[in-house]
Parts: sequence; structure tokens; C-alpha cells
Amino acid sequence: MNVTGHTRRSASIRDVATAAGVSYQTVSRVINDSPSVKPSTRDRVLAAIDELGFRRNSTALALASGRSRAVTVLTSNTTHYGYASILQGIEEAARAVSYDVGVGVLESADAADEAAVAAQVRRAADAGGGLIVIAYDPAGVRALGAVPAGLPVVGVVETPASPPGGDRPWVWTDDREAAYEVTRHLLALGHETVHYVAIPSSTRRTGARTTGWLQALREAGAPEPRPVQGSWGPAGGHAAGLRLAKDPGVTAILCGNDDLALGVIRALHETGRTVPGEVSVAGFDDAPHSAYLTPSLTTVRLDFTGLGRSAFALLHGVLEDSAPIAPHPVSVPELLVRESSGPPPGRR
Amino acid sequence: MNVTGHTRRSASIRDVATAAGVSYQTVSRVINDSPSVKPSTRDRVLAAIDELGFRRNSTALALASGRSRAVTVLTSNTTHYGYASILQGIEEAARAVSYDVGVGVLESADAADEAAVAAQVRRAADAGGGLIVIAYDPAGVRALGAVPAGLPVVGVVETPASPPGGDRPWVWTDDREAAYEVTRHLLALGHETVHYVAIPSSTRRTGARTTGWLQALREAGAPEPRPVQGSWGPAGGHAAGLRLAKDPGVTAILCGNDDLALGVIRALHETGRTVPGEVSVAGFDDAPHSAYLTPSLTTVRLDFTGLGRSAFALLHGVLEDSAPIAPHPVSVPELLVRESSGPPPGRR
DNA sequence: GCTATGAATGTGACCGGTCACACCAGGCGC
DNA sequence: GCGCCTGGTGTGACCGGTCACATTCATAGC
Repeated sequence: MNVTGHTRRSASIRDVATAAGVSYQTVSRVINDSPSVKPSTRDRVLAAIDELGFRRNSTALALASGRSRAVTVLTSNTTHYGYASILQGIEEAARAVSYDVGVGVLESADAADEAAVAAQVRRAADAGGGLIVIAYDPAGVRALGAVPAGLPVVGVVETPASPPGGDRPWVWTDDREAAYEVTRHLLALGHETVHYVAIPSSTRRTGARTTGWLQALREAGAPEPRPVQGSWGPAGGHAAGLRLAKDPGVTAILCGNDDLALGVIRALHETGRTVPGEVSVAGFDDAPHSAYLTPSLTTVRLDFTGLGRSAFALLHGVLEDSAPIAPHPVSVPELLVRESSGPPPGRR
Repeated sequence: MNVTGHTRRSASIRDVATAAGVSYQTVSRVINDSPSVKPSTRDRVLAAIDELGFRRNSTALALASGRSRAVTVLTSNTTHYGYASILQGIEEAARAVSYDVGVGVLESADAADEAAVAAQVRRAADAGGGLIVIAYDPAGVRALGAVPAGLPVVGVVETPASPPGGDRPWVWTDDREAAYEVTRHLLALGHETVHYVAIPSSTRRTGARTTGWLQALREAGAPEPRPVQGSWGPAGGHAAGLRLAKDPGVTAILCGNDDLALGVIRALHETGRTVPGEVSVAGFDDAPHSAYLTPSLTTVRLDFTGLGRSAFALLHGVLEDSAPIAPHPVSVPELLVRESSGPPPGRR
């Protein structure tokens, strides 16, 4: 209808009001479906809304009401499979209730220094709405710690060493249990012990996966080798694998994630050790490609997407204080035995 | 200072104004560093800002000024390595100029149907700010098409078949050239021809990668087999690999991405064909793990992070109409020859 | 018949900024 | 000595909603 097509600012509630012959407040009541609007009036308003193509301005809503129907996800990296899956789960749950999802990456070029992390937290806090911090690694933990009190926040964390005090808004998958399971699987195959290549833990001491691994070793009375510190990527696994390959006593290696396992397998291959013939390797996370590796990777699947959904649900409950902080629906990790694990050399 | 610690609403410009003994407008001038403020006044205001811990409310800014210093990224999936890297690049560039980054996932549970995509675009549009659509696949392309005219948007697309008309706000990496390079590499090894397992293309007909592959075949006068339609994940590659493995004439396979290549290699392995002994396989994208596969994967690296940065830079230029749409800084794809490609069987 | 009650609707202020414009002083030109 | 410009500052309206409260009208209770 107007020639200068674009930038025709969209209709406001006052436009709708005049079109429907009511006051703007009545329009506000209709879009918030307040019960105290006469059905006939409501219909007139709805018709006007439809005709003018009215859409409620979320910015104005946020400013006026204080609540912003938005959540910011803080993560050290978006490309790791697990993190990306959590993000996707959060988005899915958020979309279902019309929340916007923002992302902040902590891993800055300058090595995730304290100041940069703090700045990101401030930015996220400024954005209003809630906060979900993926606190699996040092940067994430630092961020979670830097969140000012009073801000609605949910942490996605490793299995806490002890059940968190009361109503801590945290979610996690049971990766301690998962590590325990895989380790037991390897021990059951006849390995004398299981070595562990760790991911950078969220805590200074030992992460949940390390704990689960150790627990299984102890219960079996197996020797407890020192965990090898890896990084996140396959390169770290490769380095760790080269070191472990030097020790002929190593017959089973558990890795903190599938990428590490990949690097370890590669290193073993380069040093002429066969998998699973001489050394068994198991991963963690069940990345999409792990089933298609050669050998396919024994690993344990964690429901990251579900974890993201839970995290959002929890935050949503806090924001609308409807739900009294739901119990963390910890999904059960699923052990996937594939080709990369088998009995130790002279034992079949 | 106050006992009920939280919810102490942060200072507004009027608070700062009274503290500094000036009007709120002067405070506004200071935070927007307008030149027409007497230095002494400015100092007083800055001191007050500092003391009260004032931070400009971005919601109010957006409402009052119209511009929102935010960008929403629409992608069909956050877990694909390429997409996640683009997102990370965008976030990095956005953070540098204090823009917020939102994400919308197109791949809904109900198979990315038209209506869901349109809804996501509407939501993103409502969020204000700019839009970056990752339009490498059908869902993304549909989303890009559904963006209403007049909305600032940048598309991350496949290499266009023809140079885009004038100043289309698009960015891309030269994946046609990349495909051309890999194909030539395989042909140069002595393969009679190269088969292709395609990713779902953004266009109904043939994608840029397919085009580059075909171009290399034509120039070499090689037979032009029909591309095998794959999906994104390794499962699709596996299925395609099983089909290709039946044909003893197949000695070289190019895959639309590294995950497909992984599936193909797995399928070849299962059917008893060796890589690269009997069949050479090459991928696309250089995912982080590709170098650590056994055999390590010949592939071509595309700078996704840089692509994301470019996309944001372009959008930023549009939003602040400062830059007159910069030339798309197409980074050069880098061919990485690794173990998975070699000469064909009786030819060395 | 007159007020108490409640359903339906309207009014004004407000959230925290920006924008357009008004205002006021002082220096300059004539 | 008057007008004009210009640097520095203040005022009011506005963005598009929400919130608290006021108002209107019909019905019920006495």
C-alpha cells in the first residue's frame, strides 16, 4: 500500500487499540490473555491484531516488565561436540517457550584469561534474562564463579563430588558412573588395569570421570596408574598416546573423550601397537563419528542434548519461579561396546 | 550497604546525573562521547559513573534508539563442525564490537518443515538487530528466502554459480575451487576418474562442490559418474560407500565433507577394500580429528571461523552503514594431502 | 431507591535510555 | 549597543510495552 516498501514500522498496541476502538490497555490484556475481557471485545482486538500484523515488541516488553525471556549460554567453545549438543538442547527447549538464546564464548584468543572471562560474564548479565554456564572446564568454572549473586544462573557441571547442598541450580550427567562402567567393562575383559587420559578437569584436583575410573580400579584391586593429562582435542590424545605406547605394560586406555581416544589410537598405530589386539582403547561421549572409525570406538554415550534441555528447564523454573527447582533428571549413561576394546594380548 | 543484598537495581543515567550534579542528557552525552561536553564536566560525570557502577542498559538503548547491537545466527544445526566454527567466528567478531549474538536452530524435530523455518525467521526478526543465515543446506536456504525485505541480513552461502548481482550481502569460501583442487590432486595420482559423494546441496540442482569436481573431471577428459547423494553425517557416507564398493571400477572417492569420508572409508573397510591401496578417499573441511584418523584423511581446509568473522563484518557494515559493503575476503582453501589418497592399484 | 459489588475498560506514570529543540552565557562583527 | 553565532547544558516528548489505580456501568442486596 505504501510505495517505500520497507521500514514501515510495525504496529504497536496503540495502533491496534485505535483500529479496534478500545484502549491500549485492553489490547495489552488481550495479548496477555487476561480473563477479564469480554469475549466480543477480545474478538475485535484479535481481528485488529491479525489485520495489522501486530507482533509484540520484545524489547519494550523487557524494558517495561523487567523480565526478558532470554537466556545467555556461556561456553568456552562452540565447536566441541558435547558443548554444541548442550547448546542445541538449550535452544530447543527455549524455543518451545519463546525464549531467545544468546551465546558467549569464553575461550578468547588470549587464552581465556581471568579478565576476559569476567568481561563475558558482565556482558551476559547486562543482556538481562537468565544465564547458563557450561562449567566443564576451567574457563567455564571460572565464569560460573564470577557470576554476581542474585543473577538467575544454572551451571552445567561435572558430577559433583558430593551431592550439592540443597537446591543448587546445577545439572549434570552422571559421568562418574559412566567412567565407572567403562572401566569395569575393560577390567572384565581381563586387563590388569586401565590407564586414563584425562580431559582438563573443572576442578584443580580430579574430575568426576577420573573419580569413576579410580573407583572401578579400587573395587577391582587393580593397580592405580597416574592419569595422563590430555587436552580436549585429538592432538592431546596423540601426545598422551605416544607416552603410553612406550610402556609395554599398558593394555587398556580409557580416554576422557572420543577425540582424545582418536589421538591415542593414532599414536598407538604409529608406534606399531594394534587396537584392540595389543591395546584396548575406550572413549567418552559417543561423538557422531565414533561408530564409524576403524576400529569403531568403544565409548559411553551421554545425553548432552537432554542435559541442555534440563538446564533450560531448571533456569526457566527459576525465572518464572513456577517450579520449585525440579529434581535433576539425570539420564543414564549408555555403554557402547564396539571394536576398540577386547581382551588383553595373551588372554583369550 | 543494604541488607537485602540482591535486586538492588543498577544505577540509571538519572542517578548518575544527580550524583554528578548535571542533567541526564549530559550523562547521555558523556557515555556517547559527544564532543560538546566541557572536560571538567565530563570528568565529574565519569567519576559518578565509576562510583555508582553505572552500566548502560542495552534494552533501553535498543528501545529508544531502534538499533540493537545484536545479531541472530540462523543455522540448521549447531553441532556440525563447519557450522559451529562459523558461529564461533561470528561471536568473536561480534564481541569485539560489543554486539550480542543469538542463535536459532532450524532443524526442528519435525524435519525442518516450511512453517517451522518461517517461524524461526520471524522470531529472529523480532529480536531486532541483524541476521546471519547459514544457508549451506536446504533449510538454511529456505530461511534466507523467508527473510522479509528490508531486514539487514547476511547469507553464508555456497560459492554462487555466477558472481552475485552487485552488492548481495553474501559471504562464502571458494568451495568450488577447493573441490576442483582435490579432484585434480586425485586425478594427478593416476585415477581414471573420481566419484563423488555429495552433501545435501543448498540448491536443488548441483552445489558448488559438485560443480568444482565436475569441472576438474571435464578438463581432464575423465568419465563423469553420477554423484552419490549422501547426507551430512557419517551414516550417509557409510551407505554411499557400501554402494560404491560394489563397483570394482571405483578407485577414488571425493566426499562432500570429512564425516561422509569417514563413513565411506568404514564401508570400504567392511567390504574388504583397502584405503588408499585399492581406493583413495578425500574429504572436505578438515575437521579437527581428520588428521588423526587411520589412515589420516586427505582433505581441504576451509576457513570457517574467518568466514564467520567476514559475515559479521559485512553485517556490521550494513547495520552501521559505515562501510560500503566490503569485498568478500574469500580465503584460499588449502589442500591437505594425507594418507587416505594415493595412486590407483596397478599404477605405481 | 440507594448503595455495595464486581466485571469491563480506561488513564497516567513508568522502565531507561535517545532525540529534537529550547535555553543561556559569552565573544565577535558592525 | 545590538544582533548573531556558538559552545555547553537542560527540558520535554518519545520508543512500546506494563503496572497500579481510577472509572463506568449493570446487577444485586437491603
